[in-house]
Amino acid sequence: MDLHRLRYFVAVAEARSVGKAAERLRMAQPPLSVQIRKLEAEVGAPLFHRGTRGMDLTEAGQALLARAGEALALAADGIEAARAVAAGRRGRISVGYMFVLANAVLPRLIPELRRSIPGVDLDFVDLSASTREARLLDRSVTVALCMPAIHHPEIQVARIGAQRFMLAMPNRSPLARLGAVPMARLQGRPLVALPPPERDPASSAVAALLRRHQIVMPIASRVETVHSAMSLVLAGEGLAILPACAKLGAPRGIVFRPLLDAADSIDIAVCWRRDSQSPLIPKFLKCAEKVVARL
Amino acid sequence: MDLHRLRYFVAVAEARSVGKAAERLRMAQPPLSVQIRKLEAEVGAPLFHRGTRGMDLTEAGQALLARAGEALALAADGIEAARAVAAGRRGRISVGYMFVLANAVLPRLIPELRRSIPGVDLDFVDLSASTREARLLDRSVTVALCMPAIHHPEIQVARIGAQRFMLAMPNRSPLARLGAVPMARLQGRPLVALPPPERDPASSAVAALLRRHQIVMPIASRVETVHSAMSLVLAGEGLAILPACAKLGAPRGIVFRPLLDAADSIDIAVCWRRDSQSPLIPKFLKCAEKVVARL
DNA sequence: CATAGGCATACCGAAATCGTATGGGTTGAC
DNA sequence: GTCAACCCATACGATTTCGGTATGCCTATG
Repeated sequence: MDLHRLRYFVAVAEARSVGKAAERLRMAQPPLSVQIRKLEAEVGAPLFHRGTRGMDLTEAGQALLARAGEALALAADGIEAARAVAAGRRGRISVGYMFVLANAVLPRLIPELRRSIPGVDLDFVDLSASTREARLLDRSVTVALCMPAIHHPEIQVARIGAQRFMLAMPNRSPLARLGAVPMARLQGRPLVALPPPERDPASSAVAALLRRHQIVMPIASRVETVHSAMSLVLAGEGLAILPACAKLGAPRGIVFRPLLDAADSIDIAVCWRRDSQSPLIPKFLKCAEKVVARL
Repeated sequence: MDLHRLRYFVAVAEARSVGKAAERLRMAQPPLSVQIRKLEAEVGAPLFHRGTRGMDLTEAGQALLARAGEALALAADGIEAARAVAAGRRGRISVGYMFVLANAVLPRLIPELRRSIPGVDLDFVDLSASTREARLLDRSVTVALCMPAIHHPEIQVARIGAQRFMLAMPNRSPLARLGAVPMARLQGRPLVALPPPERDPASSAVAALLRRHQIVMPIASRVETVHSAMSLVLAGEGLAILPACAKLGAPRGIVFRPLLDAADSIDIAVCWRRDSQSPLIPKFLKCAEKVVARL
C-alpha cells in the first residue's frame, strides 16, 4: 500500500469531492478517481458514498481517515526530523569528558551549548582515560573533551588549549611555603601517579617532564583518577604532578604550586570520529574553544 | 514521498544491511540500494553509515526511523480498521428507538447486541416520531426501531413484531373493573391522543380502529409522547389507546385493558437507509427479531 | 595475492501513473 | 420536457518509475 494513495484519499475525504481534490492536488480528476477505487479494492470495501453532489465517507472510510491523517503527519514529521537532525537544529550530542575538566569547563560550557544549539539534547558522560577511545569508536559518545588528545587513525583531534602542570601537595608540606617549586626539590620524593602511559597518556607527559630534569620520584601509589590522587596527597602519601585545572576540584588542605623551571603543559582537545558527519561537532568545537580560551 | 520507500528504509534499518533486507523483502539488492539512496536524496542527508560490515543508522536516520515505524504501523492499522468496520467486527452503530419501546426492548436488546457484535460501539438515541425519518436520512442514526414502520423510498423496513392496542385508564375508572373493554363502551369518552397522523402514524392506526367501530371519542388533549399521554390519563383527562408495551413504562395508578372486539395492532419495525451497506444492520436486525419475538 | 562479502552503478523490461477524451447519471433551469 | 451543467467512471496512449540482471569497486581476511 502506498502513502501516495493515502494522501489522495485524505485529500478527497477533506474536499468531499474527487474533482475539488484533484484541483487542489494539481492533477486531473480521472486518475484520482482511479486511485481512490484502487484503494477501495485494496481495502475490500467502499470508502465513500457516491452521491450526485460529491463523495461522502462511509464508516470504513472514516476509520481509515483517522489513521491515515496521522500516518501522513508522522511520515512528514519523520523526514522533517531527519532534516533537522542533519542540519543540527535538533538531535542529541553525547559529550564524553575527563572528570578533571568538569569543574573548570562544564559550568561555562553547558550554558554556552544551550545558547548555541537549542533544541539539541545534551548528554554528558564522565569518561575515564581508558574508555574514552572505545566510547568514541563505538559511537556511544559523539565527541570527547580530552586531556590529553587521543591519537587514533579513526579519530580527529582539535587542540583547544593546554594546562600547565603544577605540583599538588598538602598545605602543611614544607614546599608549600615556596611561591613556585624548583624541579630539583622533587628529587627522591614519593609520587602519587596516574595509570601508566599505555592506559593514560597524561602519565607519559609527567614521565617525560621528570626524565628531562633527571628527577627520579619513586611511585608511592598508582590511582585511576586525579581526584583519587589528590586524596592520597592529602593523606600524606606523596606529591602529585597534575594539570592546573585540577585545583578547582581539590579538597581543602591541598595546595597547588607552579613548577619553577618547567613550562610543560598538557593539551586539552576535542576528539571525534573522523566519519561522524554530525553538524553538531563544529558547533560544539566552537563553544569549547570559546570556553577553554578563558581558562 | 512514498510509503513504499519508508517501508524499505525501515527494513534496511532493522536488518542493518541492504542485502539482508532485500532478502526479507523478497527482492534483489540493487533496487533496494537505489531506493535508499533516493530517500536520502529526498531528505537531503545520509541516513546510514556505510561500513564494510553493512549499514548503520546515522542520527538523522534514527530520527526518521522512530517516526517511520509508527507511520507504517498507523497506515497498516488504518486499512485494517477500515476492513474491520466494513466487516462489522468494529465500528459504531447508532440506534434510534421510540421511547415507548425502551422498557420492553432495550434491557434485552443491549446485552444481545454486545454478545453478537462485540467491539462495536453502541449509541442509543431516543427519537420522537417526527424526527426519526430525518435522522435516518441524514445518517445521524444507522437504524431506527420504530412503531410503526417508516414509509419512504429511501428507507428499507423490516417488520419484526407487533403490539396490540390496549386501553389505558386510571385504576379508579369504572372500566377498570372489566377484564376487557368492549369497543362500544368508548363511545363519547374523552381521548388523550398522540400527534395527528401526519406527524405520528400511530395516530392514524388508532383513528382507523375507532372509525371502523364507528366510535367517536372527542380529543381531550394532544400530547407528544406516550408517557405524556399516560400522565394525562392518570390526571383524569381521558383515556388513551396505546400499544401494549407502553404498560411497562406506565406510572402507578394506570391500568391497561385489552379491547374486547378489536385485534388491531401496530407494527414494530427496524428501518434503515436503503443505501447504507453497513454490515451491522443485518446483525442488528437479527438481535432485534430475537428480542421482540419474546415480548 | 586471491577470495569473499557488501554496497553502488548501468542498463533493460515491466508496471504503475498521469493526462486527454469520452460516457453515463442526476440536478436544476427555461 | 428538454437542455445545460455538474460530477464521477472508463478507455487508451504516453511517460515515469520501479524492479531484475550483470557488473564494478572497496575492504577485510586468510
